[in-house]
Amino acid sequence: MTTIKDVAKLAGVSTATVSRVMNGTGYVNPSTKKKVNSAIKQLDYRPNDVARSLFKGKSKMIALFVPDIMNPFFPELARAVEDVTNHHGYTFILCNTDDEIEKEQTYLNALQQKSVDGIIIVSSTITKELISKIKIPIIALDRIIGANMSSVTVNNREGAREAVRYLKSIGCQRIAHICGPDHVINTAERMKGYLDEVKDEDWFLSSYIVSGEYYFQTATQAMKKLLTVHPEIDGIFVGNDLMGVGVLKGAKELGIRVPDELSVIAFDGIMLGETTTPSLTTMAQPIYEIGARAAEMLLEQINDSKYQSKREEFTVQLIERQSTRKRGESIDR
Amino acid sequence: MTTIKDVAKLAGVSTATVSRVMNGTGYVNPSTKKKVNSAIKQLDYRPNDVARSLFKGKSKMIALFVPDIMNPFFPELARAVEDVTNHHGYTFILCNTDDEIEKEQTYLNALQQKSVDGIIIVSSTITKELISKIKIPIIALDRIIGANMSSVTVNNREGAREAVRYLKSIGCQRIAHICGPDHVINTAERMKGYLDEVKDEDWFLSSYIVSGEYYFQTATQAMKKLLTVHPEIDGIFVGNDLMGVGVLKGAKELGIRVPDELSVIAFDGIMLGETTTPSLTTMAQPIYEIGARAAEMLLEQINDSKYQSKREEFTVQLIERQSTRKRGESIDR
DNA sequence: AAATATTATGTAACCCGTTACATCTAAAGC
DNA sequence: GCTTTAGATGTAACGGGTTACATAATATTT
Repeated sequence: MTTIKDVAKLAGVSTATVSRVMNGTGYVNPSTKKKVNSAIKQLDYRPNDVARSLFKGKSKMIALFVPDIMNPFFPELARAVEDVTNHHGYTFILCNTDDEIEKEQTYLNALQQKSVDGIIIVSSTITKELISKIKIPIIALDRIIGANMSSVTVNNREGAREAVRYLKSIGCQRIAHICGPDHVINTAERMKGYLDEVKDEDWFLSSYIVSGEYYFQTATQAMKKLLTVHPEIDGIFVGNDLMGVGVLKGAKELGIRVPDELSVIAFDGIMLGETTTPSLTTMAQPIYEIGARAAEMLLEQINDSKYQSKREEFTVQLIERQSTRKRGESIDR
Repeated sequence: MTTIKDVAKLAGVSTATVSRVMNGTGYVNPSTKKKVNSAIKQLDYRPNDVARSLFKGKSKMIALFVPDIMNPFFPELARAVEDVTNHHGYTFILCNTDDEIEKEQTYLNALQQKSVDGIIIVSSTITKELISKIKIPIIALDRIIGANMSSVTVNNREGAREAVRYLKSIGCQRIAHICGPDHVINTAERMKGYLDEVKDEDWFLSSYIVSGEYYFQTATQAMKKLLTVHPEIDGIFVGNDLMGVGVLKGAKELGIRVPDELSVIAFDGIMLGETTTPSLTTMAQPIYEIGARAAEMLLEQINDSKYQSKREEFTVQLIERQSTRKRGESIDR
């Protein structure tokens, strides 16, 4: 490995001068600069980032915590974060936490020891206490963690309300909800939105809410059980798209026609929902945008010493596809 | 940040002794060890990995290059690599290359400057020349790059043959192929396998091969055009699952019943293929396993100075789902 | 008891950049 | 012509670990 010393020797200057040329700092005579640059080129010299990091205490690396990259919601988020940070010269570290606090703890320690410059966290388990010990800039993504920590989220509750109102608007009379697992904060928010719209309906039953645990298969099972017990259900608001396609599968297996007999609307707007037939109507999050925005906020926080934490909330948007009846179409039973 | 000096001072020893205790190297008196460990605990000291890396020239980080993590084939691969390497104390860096050689070049430089210990590469564009300049251990995954570079792949050609033979065995008379983009090596291999089985059939036409570019929508379009021109086609071998579900979508849109009128088999075995109705019959790669194996091989190569490069090929496995007729069932037209 | 081996610990160089500080030259100001 | 200032460059400390080498204290061998 060629070092700055080799360059200095070849150019006939000190390492300090080479460093100045590379970083564009301090005074350097144009002719000297030329000599140094040609030496750099000649040796194909590239500075050792580790040495730099050691001195600066910064590594030009950022990390993203996700529960599991195999969950189809996260790749797009990861891509967005990587794009933005890579564009600014940062290296992107991915950590699958499985929402286990021990893993999160371990990752936090490791990253801190590596002088990682910032972390974006999607987590339902991590606590403010765990994070408060860390001096690294952190942004909460998709879920709010602490009171004074920056976050980028979507209006889950209002989005859920909108979804349910949409089902009503196309004529659904009995609307059920397949929710996510308890420990995920979104689950509660989306359920609240659902309840906002249905709790005062005379037909509403608490047994209209069942959990699909954010899994495809679990959602299929839950849906089948639900529709067997409550065949009167003609609309389902599903907590996320992955479960949404699970519900579509369940409907097929039960011989229930979607959207003629049952309308299904989900939440997230991942690509998966476009691949099924019928395709899945959904409340789409601007996934790439929120990931990119979180990355930008993190970079701001890294570079601005007087950065003030902030919360940004994006809005979800209805995408009408084929799993819901069209407004005004007659009900076909 | 507490440093090794703080620990040394508190324990009343030199930094060398602290280092010995931490690393379990050299001689240390048990009572001294106890003092040092208690000082470490008392100060909640964690060594600075950057300083370590600088001295050792190793960073305990590995990287994975994928074209695009949003392609549903890669998250599982990434997860496997992260699991294995994380288990061995490595930090996982993810790089989306978009199969652009400039990006790959940039990443390679950046990673080298960061003393990354090893790289796993999925790429159709990268060249041996580009890599040969790098002294970092590298494993090619899913695709072979250079002659003397370790790789983990699957038997694409034989798997493709098997897929086509399966279509024949269930009674398909006219079998088409929707292939991937030219520049991807797998495309050629899988096409060869297809040709091995059909090129001598009297019904075979070169127009039975069309490209879906590994995109969902492109595959849908390609399939619709194909079946419009060649309505006699009753079986399609599709280059990957993502395009496979695109084909299923296209069939629905054309009103072609799958599997009654058309049998579809794809390649990959990603979860997406389970979510559709009908679910997708496929030649499944052991995705997690090949990712994990590549990671293990990389670690071997990192730790074993006399490591010999090797190639390992996994076999794909037929998963019969609903998009193909069952053997022996009558053809229903 | 002397010679040798083993255990224990410290000193300082090293990894490779960055930058504060010192030094020196040449141009500008008076 | 002398002082001041800007421009140019070098020296060396620093960041925080690791380890070769030196030294010292015990333990073992003969």
